[in-house]
Amino acid sequence: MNTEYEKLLGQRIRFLREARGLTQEQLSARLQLNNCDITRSALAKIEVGQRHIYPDELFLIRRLLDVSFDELFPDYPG
Amino acid sequence: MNTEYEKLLGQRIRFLREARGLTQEQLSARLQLNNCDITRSALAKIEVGQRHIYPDELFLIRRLLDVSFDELFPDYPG
DNA sequence: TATAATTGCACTTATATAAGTGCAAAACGT
DNA sequence: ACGTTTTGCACTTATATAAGTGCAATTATA
Repeated sequence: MNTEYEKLLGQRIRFLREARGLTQEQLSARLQLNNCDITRSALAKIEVGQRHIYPDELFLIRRLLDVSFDELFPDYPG
Repeated sequence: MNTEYEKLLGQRIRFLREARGLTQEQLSARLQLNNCDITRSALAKIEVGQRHIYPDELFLIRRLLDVSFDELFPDYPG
């Protein structure tokens, strides 16, 4: 079961992706070029918080979107 | 299946935990006080890379261990 | 060295999960 | 308004996963 926090993360990813003018298809393609098998379907789910995202994936996305930790990660609640 | 990167992450977690003189039991107890159900068993597995760690968990651990992103997260390879 | 504390691991089982697919809906551009 | 692109979602199924348990092994402490 997915958490609120991951939904927030998904929203940030989407926001940053769109800010760069990338479609889900395009970003997922770039991920796959980096040996990360996030398909368009998977990315869609991640963005709406319906699929877990793993550390590798998260940090690769951070790199591809070229953002700092602080920009990508909402503060952990509490 | 678990990745090399998550093994690295586990090692960092262990290192930082021990540096603070905490046992797996103690750290897992603190996690649970923060509504994170990582048992001793789960933490043991995370540290040796036999269980996935999710963003919530990762960032909570970061907070409990009181470290920066850079201290906790090895650079994503590549 | 004896005792206690801590951690690793193998095993099992119920459950969660990811992935794919196809289509509907929404957004976009002309 | 129309066609096109993009995204959401429901559904299915095979697979991965987490959790627990108990004990062995390792490490610490007296």
